[in-house]
Amino acid sequence: MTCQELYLIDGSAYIYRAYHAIAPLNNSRGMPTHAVYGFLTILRRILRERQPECLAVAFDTRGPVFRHRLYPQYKANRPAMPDDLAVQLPYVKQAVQAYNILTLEDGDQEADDLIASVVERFTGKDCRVVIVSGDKDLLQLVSDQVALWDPMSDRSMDPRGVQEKYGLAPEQLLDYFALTGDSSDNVPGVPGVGPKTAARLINEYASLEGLYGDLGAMKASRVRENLEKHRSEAFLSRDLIRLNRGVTVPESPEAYRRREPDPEALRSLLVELEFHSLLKSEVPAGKVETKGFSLVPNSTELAAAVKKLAAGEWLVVDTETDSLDPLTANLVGVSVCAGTEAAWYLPCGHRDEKGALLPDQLTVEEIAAALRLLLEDPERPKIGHNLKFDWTVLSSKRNGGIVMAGPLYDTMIGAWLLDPGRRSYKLDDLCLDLDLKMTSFTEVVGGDKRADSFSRVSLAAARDYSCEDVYGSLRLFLEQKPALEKLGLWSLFVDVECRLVPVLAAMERAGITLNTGALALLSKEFGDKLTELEKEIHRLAGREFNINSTQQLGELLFEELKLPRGRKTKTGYSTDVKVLERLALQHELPRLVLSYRNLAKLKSTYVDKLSSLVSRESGRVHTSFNQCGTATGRLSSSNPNLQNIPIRSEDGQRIRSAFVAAPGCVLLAGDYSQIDLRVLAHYSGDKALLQAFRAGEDIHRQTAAEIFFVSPQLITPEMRRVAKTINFGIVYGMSSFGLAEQMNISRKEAQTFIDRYFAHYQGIRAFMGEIVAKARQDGFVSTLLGRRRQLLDINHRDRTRREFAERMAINTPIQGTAADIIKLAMLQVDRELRANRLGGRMLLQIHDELVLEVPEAECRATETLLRAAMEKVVELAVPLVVNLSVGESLAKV
DNA sequence: CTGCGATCTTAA
DNA sequence: TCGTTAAGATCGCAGC
Repeated sequence: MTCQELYLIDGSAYIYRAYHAIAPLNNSRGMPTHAVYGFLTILRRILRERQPECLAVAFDTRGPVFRHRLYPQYKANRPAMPDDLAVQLPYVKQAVQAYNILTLEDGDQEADDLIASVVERFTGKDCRVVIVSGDKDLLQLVSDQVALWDPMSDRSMDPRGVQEKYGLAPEQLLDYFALTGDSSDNVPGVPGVGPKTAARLINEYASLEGLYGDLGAMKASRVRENLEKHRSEAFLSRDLIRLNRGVTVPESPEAYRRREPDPEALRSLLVELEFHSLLKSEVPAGKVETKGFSLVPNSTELAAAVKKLAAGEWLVVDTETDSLDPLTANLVGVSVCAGTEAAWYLPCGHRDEKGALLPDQLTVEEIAAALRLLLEDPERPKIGHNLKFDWTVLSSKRNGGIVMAGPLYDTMIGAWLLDPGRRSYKLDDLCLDLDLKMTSFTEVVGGDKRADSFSRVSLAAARDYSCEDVYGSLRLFLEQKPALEKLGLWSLFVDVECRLVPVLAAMERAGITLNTGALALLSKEFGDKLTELEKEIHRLAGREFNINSTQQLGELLFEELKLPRGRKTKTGYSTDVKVLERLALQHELPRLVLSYRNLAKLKSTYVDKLSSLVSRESGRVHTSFNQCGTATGRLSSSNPNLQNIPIRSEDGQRIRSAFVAAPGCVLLAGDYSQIDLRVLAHYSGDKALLQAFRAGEDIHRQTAAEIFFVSPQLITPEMRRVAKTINFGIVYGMSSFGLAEQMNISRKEAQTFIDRYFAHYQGIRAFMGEIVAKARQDGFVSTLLGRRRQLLDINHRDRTRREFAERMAINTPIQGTAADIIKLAMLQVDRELRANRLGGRMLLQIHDELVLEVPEAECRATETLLRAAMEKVVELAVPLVVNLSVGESLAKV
């Protein structure tokens, strides 16, 4: 057995480079991990790009080596290894072992010596060696069979490369470096002899011996003087730089041969380091064992399964449908389990290509009858992933009309509370962290892109796929429960977030009526105006171009029309509102572009999109409220987003007018007045802010009085506007730069306002300092109900990243607490509407506002209820104040 | 054709 | 470098 190509990796060098090249990163227990991450990135790259047949990684020893005995000052100029790097070393070595790669280490040698010794063993044996390093000391090993490759710069060195770079053969480099020395290793060399001189000397005299043998003949010069004076340093330097080729290293090529990684070792390491993406790509997760999964083809077996399920402590459920829209979806099957040993799939809607039902299935009625008692049992907890979907599907009359009750444990929400910054909360992705590889939906439907593709999946495949989901969800739950309890998140999870699931499901189902006739008129009107604007803009430009393209617009404005350019963006000129508004003062075209953009946005995003989303069945639009869409705890809304319907402009109001109450009803809106600032008052305990809210003052007017030094009666609308901007900016951690930018004032003026603001609200400044300090210590911030958000960058050495995390530390507790409060209010409103048998229902939540649709006759009663529920839901250091409004459309509320 | 980043705008 | 949290339209490029 031979080895044709051997890769020798200079491990220690790449640990250092990774440490310095990569931004600090910690796992959730605060252990620094970035050097390991960077090292693994490089290692994986070597494995992927070069696919080495044989390889080894060499590490330095941490103690002194033989060179220190030769020369105590060797590497004495090196600062000690930083602590946050030292703790990562064992993990790097563990990783190399997990990859089953040979590790070379020796208590008295450096990595370079080990590499040199392996090279010595294997050259002349028909083996090509590639040394993976960026260190020039290793160039002395380069030969016809030995190359040096640095994957970071992707540069290779062979003897020709050495010749080009140094003008010398690789064998001569040792003597060359003996003269130049190496400042990074504190190797002295000969003073006054730099690269140029050294190369000339070695070329002329071939070696140190040659040089010193002939020194007497050299004509007198500063160089000669130095050479004479530092003779011993020159030879010492050579001894220091010369790599030791005699270390004992494994001789058999077999020891170096690449083997498959050890998946268990790699997995536990990557889990500990929390390298989730690597975990996914490097460790083939185990397939879920499917032997406990059964199909339930008839009512006899259904009864048997239900009996077993009923004995369980909880019920895990997942529905399969023919649509992603739960409001219109038909049930295709249901999977259920009560433990990790067994799961059942209850098929009811699988069809062949012609649309005929397959045999050996249940009917929807049979499933509903069998599961109703379990699912509606208020004592039996239900576990599932994204239960809002299943809740909505099952509650449809067409699917049995089951109203799931009892404590809900939604593992999507659990995962979100544990890590609200995660990108994906998909079941498959979460399960990968548990080493569970799920069959993907695409796999199971075999590329069928039709919306109802699942109904054509075979029963056996559907069984495995669907049972996997309940199994995976249960496994997740079993992991999450202790974690949530440990972090004090359990009550928030069960009593708030999961209880909100049916409330949100009901809001989505309710939808809101749109006056489509009015929207059609608006569409026509906006369309006509856009056509006119487009013509006029092209006329002014002197040519046609795509107004929607910022790139083309930038070229026109700043290159052809030579208008003064403002900010730059990554890819060109900025053409945003601020820039165009400034240009509008001196040119007609940018002004028209602003109008064009405005109308185009309203037309495409709101008027046309909304009309297309009106349900045929209900005549209303049904948004989706995403419960896991934000890192702060807010909800988000999509398809359509009903949380950003225009409100400020007149055209925006016209769009709002199209959102109307059902016949016989009115829309009732309750919005929290200044909830963010009230939360800030509560947390900061700032005397002035507390006083202002307790006295029921207009906070922006009050603030204006303080920063302009005038009495509140004399505040002009303009002054109030300035104060309002500052009040909002404070909550976001805005700087003088940001304020100046926003308000078109100088930075100095902005700073004056901020200084006066903090002089008056001293408690706010103190609060901001404290919350950032606490975040630095804990690595996370939390809200009133204990919701947490990790801030990994809070101690980052890159200022931009650190300051961004600091602003999150200030904003998240405020925004998140406001979200906590309105969620509690929603639960309260929902409970009380039921308890009082009122016909009103919640339709929308817009962060600090709830919109209800209420029968006209119940308006007054519901107003009272809504105000009380929202204002009394928590007690803060300042009163919560709710403004109510009633109208037939969203424009009026 | 699809996916993705960048830019811009809407809301709280 | 400089203001938090979202969703969505559109452009334009990269990769299939």
